[in-house]
Amino acid sequence: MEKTYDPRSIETKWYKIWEERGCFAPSGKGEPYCIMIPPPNVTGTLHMGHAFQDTIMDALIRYHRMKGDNTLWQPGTDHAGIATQMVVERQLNAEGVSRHDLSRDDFVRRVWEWKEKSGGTITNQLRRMGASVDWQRERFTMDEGLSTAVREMFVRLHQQGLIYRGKRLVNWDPTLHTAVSDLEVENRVQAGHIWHLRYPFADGVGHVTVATTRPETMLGDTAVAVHPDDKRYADLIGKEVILPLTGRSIPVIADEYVDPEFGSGCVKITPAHDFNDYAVGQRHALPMINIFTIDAKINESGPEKYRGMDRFDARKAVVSDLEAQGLLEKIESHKASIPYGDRSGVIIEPFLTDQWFVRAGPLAEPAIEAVRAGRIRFIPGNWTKTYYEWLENIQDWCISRQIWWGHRIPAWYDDAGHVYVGHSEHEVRESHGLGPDVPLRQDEDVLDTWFSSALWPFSTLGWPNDTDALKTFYPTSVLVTGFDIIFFWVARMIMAGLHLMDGQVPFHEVYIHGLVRDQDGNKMSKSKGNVLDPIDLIDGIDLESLLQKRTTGLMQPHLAPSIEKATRRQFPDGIKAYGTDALRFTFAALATTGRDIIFDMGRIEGYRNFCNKLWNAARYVLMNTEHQDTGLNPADAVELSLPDRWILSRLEATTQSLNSAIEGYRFDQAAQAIYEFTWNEYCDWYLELSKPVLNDSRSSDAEKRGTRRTLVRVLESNLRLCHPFMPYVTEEIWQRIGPLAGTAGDTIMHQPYPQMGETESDAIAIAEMDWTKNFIMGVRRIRAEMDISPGKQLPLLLQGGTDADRERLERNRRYVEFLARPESITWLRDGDVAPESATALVGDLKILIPMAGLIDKEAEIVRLTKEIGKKQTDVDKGEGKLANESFVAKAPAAVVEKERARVAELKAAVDQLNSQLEKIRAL
RNA sequence: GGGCGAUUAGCUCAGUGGGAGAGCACUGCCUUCACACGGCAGGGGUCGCUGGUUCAAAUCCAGCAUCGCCCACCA
Repeated sequence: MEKTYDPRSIETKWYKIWEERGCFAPSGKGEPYCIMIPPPNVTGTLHMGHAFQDTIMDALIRYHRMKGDNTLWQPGTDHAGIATQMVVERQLNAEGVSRHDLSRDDFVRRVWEWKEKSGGTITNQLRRMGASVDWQRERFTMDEGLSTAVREMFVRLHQQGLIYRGKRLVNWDPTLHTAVSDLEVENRVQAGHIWHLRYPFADGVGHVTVATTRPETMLGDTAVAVHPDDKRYADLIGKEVILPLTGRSIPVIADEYVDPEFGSGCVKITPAHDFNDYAVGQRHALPMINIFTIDAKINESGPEKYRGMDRFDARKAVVSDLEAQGLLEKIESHKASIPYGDRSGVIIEPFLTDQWFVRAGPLAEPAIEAVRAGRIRFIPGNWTKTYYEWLENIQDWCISRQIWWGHRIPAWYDDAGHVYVGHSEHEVRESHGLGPDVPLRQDEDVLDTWFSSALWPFSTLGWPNDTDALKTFYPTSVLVTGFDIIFFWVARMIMAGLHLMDGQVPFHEVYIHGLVRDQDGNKMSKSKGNVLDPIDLIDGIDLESLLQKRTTGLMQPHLAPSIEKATRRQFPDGIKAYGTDALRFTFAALATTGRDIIFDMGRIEGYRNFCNKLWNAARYVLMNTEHQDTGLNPADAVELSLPDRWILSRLEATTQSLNSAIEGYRFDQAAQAIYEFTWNEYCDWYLELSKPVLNDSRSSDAEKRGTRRTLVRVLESNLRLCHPFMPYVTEEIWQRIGPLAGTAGDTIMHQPYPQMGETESDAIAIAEMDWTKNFIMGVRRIRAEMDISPGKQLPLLLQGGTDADRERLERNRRYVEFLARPESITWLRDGDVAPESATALVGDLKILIPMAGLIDKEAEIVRLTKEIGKKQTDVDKGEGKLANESFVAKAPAAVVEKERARVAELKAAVDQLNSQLEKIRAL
């Protein structure tokens, strides 16, 4: 093995082997365990959120696979309608063409081409992450099977009256020229204005003043509303006002929607351009005048002067014209929330159009019930509140989109405007008796991307066919996803799953993880120039390439210099190659329940070092065990040393921690348990303690065999424990170590995950090992604090202590001699006078190191005083507690007893140290 | 307006009723035959604030402050 761990050389090698050998496919045996990957955009690239999510899923998948479950991780990608269409349109624009210059078919063909070309990027990046998905089963939301599922769902829901078509006010994107759902609208609070406008009465006397944030929409007003109980305006109700600039006469109506306290208490009503006004308009049967084109320019319903004007130009024109006529009373500053399209970034316009909708209410009820009844569990649990709140107030879902890339709506129209819904035109003609002479045209619209995503847990398994996969893996085990798509996706999968799969939930658990943020807690985004590419953390990247990546293709190119500056400051030497395992381990360690994670470069560096530590531990083990007797022959006697028994006990405890941490989705705790065991116990103590056994010619063969066997066995088990988090380095090492432990196989992936009870927990060994460690640490502390070089051999004098201490020392003398490096160890007898010494305590046992020529008197006084001070503080606290009668009377006996014992022990130590201090002072 | 969450060492975070913890960073010593991506030792925190419950509060309750996120039609 190389001296330094080099991830690059092992990662691609192993992934290829695993994939080629079909290691990722379900075994067909055991309990089914299934995770559906949240399908990334097929044309997308891997970002930190994916990498985080994939790490968690892969850890769960590998853990369950090793546990012997019939494990499926279902991969696939999403066609991501609007997002993908936008990308291709941008490419066309760069060529100077618009999609409207192409036919629809040509455009869609072009998108498919782009999909074929770029579709491998994200799946290959997924491979770099080590994701053990079953590629044989890979699906795409627009492939044939899934499209069939989409049509099936549409037809069924339509038959059941749960999908309908109608003219409604929807969120309209004026640049994309499509409706979007409520969820795709992002409200941003912005500073703006309120304009107070005067509408003159038709009878020629006076005016009412209305307040609005959208003066241009006044061209489509069809009423003015006041509150029915507002005494100020009671006599106005029923009167007519003249709508300025248009000359139209519109009524003053009464509606409870109006808040008399706000503004003037009079509201202009524009039913075709405001959601509230729409509702008022419906209640009062007001005309709905649409004044916008699909580009949000004034259409022919507006006065001639404004036609063709963009909505913002129209606003200026309307305001200045009203002002000229003395109809602008005042302008106030105002903060309002403005709706933006989450994809296009432009202001969304409420717009009256024909659209398809899903009646969400009836689907929401069972979805709420399933979570309430505990059939689906959210982790962490507080997300249920968010989930309930949304579903309890759910609005009908607008599912039609006026774009070209997506599942075409399976509805056909005849010339008379009748609509027929079916799986195909053929089926529609047959079932409705429409001959070939009847012209039918299919609805031009496509479905919201999330419509097909909602079916993902069962469409990927073959639904609507009753496949074996569907029977085996549905309901799936757990969904791993971010909170940002609980509404978009999670809730809709639950609704669709319960409805179409006979009331069966799509997954039993939902693990919600946080967002990955940059080192300052900011969201990573291209425009902020703070994006980290997981692949760059794996492979490393030089500064120039990183700058290039971060500053090209910016929406706002003027930000480039500041991005460059910040990048140069943070990564003066670019980014080092940390490898997949280190990246994955970092994500696991940061995956605490339900909060965002701040990605810290220090962490990944630390965990890369951890990989190196594991690597070098393996090197040491191999050097001492390869081609040697590791106790595989059961006929040979094997004797386990104290450190052997101790590390096996610690392994057992670690195994227990890991199993329960993973079962409880506490990947941070799992990572910590692995780290501590490997580094602080196995490497820092056990490997060191194996040296005196293996290198001592006095050790028996049985002892050496026992130690070699324990070295390889514990490492081998530890590799299996670590494998779900660090698949590559563990596989690479395991291939060498496995045979020495007698557990060879094709791959560590298919080895059993260590289970509790496989090794014995030996409390006596743990206690004795603690004693030994304390002894060694006591000597080390004196050395370090007295500036005695670690190599310098010291005479040790032992005083006090029990027979047990004597026995322990004799049993473990070789460890003490190896790690504490004494020149000699001498027990003082009662009455012996100790020379001036520095002191360490191991319980009642006093370790003395004579100061002659080595230790400065003043330094030892300082050291002892500090030590006593610390302990005395604890004694005082504890004695205070015990002096409190209420404590002694009311606290559980065990707690009181523990406190007594602790104080007694501390006190004894303080006394010992004090007498030592006195002795030294007296010198 | 409603909901959720955060506030613990310089930084990133664990800890949810009984002795304040980890990693990184920092200090000192050490080129010891697995590893300097290392070893040994060490320094560092009135656990946001105020009250309450309790024998006992970082931990439970109430209030406050600051920061974040989500939802909501007040023109």
